[in-house]
Amino acid sequence: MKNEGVLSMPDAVRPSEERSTRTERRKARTRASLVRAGQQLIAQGRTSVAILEITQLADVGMGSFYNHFESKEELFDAAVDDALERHGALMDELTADLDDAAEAFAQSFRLTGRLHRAYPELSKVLISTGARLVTSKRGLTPRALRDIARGVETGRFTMVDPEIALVLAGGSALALGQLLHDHPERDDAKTTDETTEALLRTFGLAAEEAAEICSRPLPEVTVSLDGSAA
Amino acid sequence: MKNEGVLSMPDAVRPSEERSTRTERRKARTRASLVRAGQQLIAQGRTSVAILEITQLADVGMGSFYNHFESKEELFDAAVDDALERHGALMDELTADLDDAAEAFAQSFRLTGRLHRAYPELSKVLISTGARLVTSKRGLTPRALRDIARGVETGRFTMVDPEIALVLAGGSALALGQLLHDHPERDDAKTTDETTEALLRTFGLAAEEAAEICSRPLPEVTVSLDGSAA
DNA sequence: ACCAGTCCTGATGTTTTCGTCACTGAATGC
DNA sequence: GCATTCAGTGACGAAAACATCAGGACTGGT
Repeated sequence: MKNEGVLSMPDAVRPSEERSTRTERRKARTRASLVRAGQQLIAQGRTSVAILEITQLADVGMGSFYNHFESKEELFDAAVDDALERHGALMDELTADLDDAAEAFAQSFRLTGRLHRAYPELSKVLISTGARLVTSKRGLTPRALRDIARGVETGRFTMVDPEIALVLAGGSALALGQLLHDHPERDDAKTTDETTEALLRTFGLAAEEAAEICSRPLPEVTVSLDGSAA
Repeated sequence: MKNEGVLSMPDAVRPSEERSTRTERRKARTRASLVRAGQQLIAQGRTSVAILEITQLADVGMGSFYNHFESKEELFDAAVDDALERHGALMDELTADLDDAAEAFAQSFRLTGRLHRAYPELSKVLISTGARLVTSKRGLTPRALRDIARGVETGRFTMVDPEIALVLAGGSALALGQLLHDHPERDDAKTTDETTEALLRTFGLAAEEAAEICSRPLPEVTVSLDGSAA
């Protein structure tokens, strides 16, 4: 009888129903602090810390942890989920007005590449998801799959199997992030755009068109782990 | 004053010096049991178990753990390393006689794809490495990089940046494994070969040639986690 | 046959972590 | 106002995990 199915969109105020009492907001804030702390720890690769340390990092009382999660695993799952979903929603927002599936895909991929450098903490949380990113039903994956499928439908992509395309794209996005982290000297924009270009060609676009799409300007974006976006 | 710098090549007998006393072999066996247990646990995703449980799974005494490793992390690192190195060496062996870099790359990739189904435990250990696979200096990665570089040198691959090629290939290999695990109904050979084909095309091969290379027969292979290979 | 060296072993004391629970204070609704 | 509800809190007893160490087993050399 504590919290029911409110896990889906934890942090931000539910847009539809404005009914948010002060108590609910405080609860959400406490939860968000914990999720945030979980993300920091994941980014640092320190996922086997004591619960006490988590709550201290989140600056909440020890007991509060169990008001929201039953185990560390549950918290870390929620933390990854939150990051994935937030990133996915952001990409959605930034590519909503693009009619061309190829361009929508390219923009998302390129923006994600930039993000590895611009927001390393968020990026590391995404990377920590590992390969199961590509079979996840949440966050980025369904959106990428949708873009790819739309590209196939509209004849932009001539490659047949959307899931193989997703494997190529998702795996590359992951690996690209790792590469950029481990080689800070690399030009992230250039590397990302070249990778995107290669993917577009693989999906069936002509070389020149792929290059052209990847040279288009990108929207400015500001995100942070705590959810603000502009 | 226990063991000095003998960590580098733990398991197998040092090839150069044949001096392997019975005591050394016993030690190696104990260590191998622990590594093996570590791999099983990684494959099951249970990496936060008590050390006691690890030694029980390995069927060695509790104290033996500390004869070989200082922490769980060290064991798991060694376990991943072992799997990576073993896999890499196997691929090397099976593609040693191939002159064409494109074919060597394709064979390795296709064999790796088959392996995800044929040896799910080994595969899961590899996948657990995550994206840092592509920047690792051990195991598969340096070999793949070598094949790709050779392909570029010999003019088989016209794509310029070997590291971007590696990102595409490594990320895809990872994601492909995950896909095959999560969708048991998929034809692993077909899916793998299509992916390989797409990669070859991306690297600059003509479509027909890529298809032809990926339809060639593969060598039989038998591996197991404990190291036997035929 | 004996000795020295090395690894194996599990019982043990110590330390860490867990998860509960009774209490607190704020907020809500009557 | 006043009572009730609910999330927050941290101290505490219980449980688990740690890492050591003294003794045992096996080896290899003398």
